[in-house]
Amino acid sequence: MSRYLDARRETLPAAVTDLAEQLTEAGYKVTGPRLAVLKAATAQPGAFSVHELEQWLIAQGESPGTASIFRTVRLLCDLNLLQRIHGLDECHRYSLSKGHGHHLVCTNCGAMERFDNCGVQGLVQQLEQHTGFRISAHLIELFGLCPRCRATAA
Amino acid sequence: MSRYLDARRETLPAAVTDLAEQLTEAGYKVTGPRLAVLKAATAQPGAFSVHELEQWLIAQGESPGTASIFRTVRLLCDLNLLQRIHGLDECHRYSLSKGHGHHLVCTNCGAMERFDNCGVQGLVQQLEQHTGFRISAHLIELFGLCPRCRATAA
DNA sequence: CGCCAGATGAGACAATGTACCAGGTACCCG
DNA sequence: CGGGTACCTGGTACATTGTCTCATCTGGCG
Repeated sequence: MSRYLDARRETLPAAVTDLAEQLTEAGYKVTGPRLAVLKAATAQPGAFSVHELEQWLIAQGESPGTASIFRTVRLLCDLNLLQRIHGLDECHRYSLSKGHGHHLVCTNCGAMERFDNCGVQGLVQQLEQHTGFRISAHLIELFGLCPRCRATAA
Repeated sequence: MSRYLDARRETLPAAVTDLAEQLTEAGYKVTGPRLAVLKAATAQPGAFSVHELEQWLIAQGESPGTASIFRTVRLLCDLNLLQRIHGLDECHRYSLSKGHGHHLVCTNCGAMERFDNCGVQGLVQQLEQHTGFRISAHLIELFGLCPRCRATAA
């Protein structure tokens, strides 16, 4: 438990206090800058870049330094509270994560769908037999047009 | 055809002249710096970063500027003669490409296997139905230990 | 409440890549 | 085969995305 967190629990969205508690459980302190980053992350509509996070925080008038934002984002990634998303051109956006998951990203507007069952097990087994590799991780992202962008494009 | 290329065709590996001809066909000039980058790329054992390319060229005593190397690499990517490979941490390595392909990369030594049949069609269809997205591209990379690294690790 | 390990933040630095522009050169064409 | 020109070059400055250092501060614990 964190006294700092308890003192402002009432003023924070549940999503933020939830994440903050996981920080405490992992042995990290709950601090102003970290709460600010959590607030910013939960406030983003979809996946976000660190730059977007910083702009949002500046707009709120409570941006900690760039270094602190990057540090916090990295920490959250290490704890699997954030997930890195890779793009075809633009690498490294981030999204709040709930375990293993992949993303289907609209190349036009950035809308994002998560999917968990990536159906890659068959491929993995087949390749392990074929190549002798022991496969331990995979990176799968899909890209296309979301229904709305398809409609406006037509 | 390129006079410049023809003049030094004898002194170049076939892989380089082959790529250079594809530059010509696409309407680009064959120049010294571009040939140097092609030589460097074909000389790499596996996937490479732009930095590694530049180090190799410097070691050969014929490095064009960093800007030219990046420009050439980007051009080759645009022409699908090079393929960008995405990693979990380190993004953006490059490899000579032959069409659509994915990679199985050793997280320990960087060894790489290409595979073409990624068996993702079923997943794509299923997700298109489910989400209404029109899926046009995908990013799939697998990571693990190659046979040699598994042996030395054991 | 006071101590202190851990967190902060300003700024330097690093890696990767793009923009600009004066000067150079491969290629087309006659 | 040589000239004109569109394209290419390379050096430098700059942009983006991070990381590192270090003096200072603060949340958590006793």
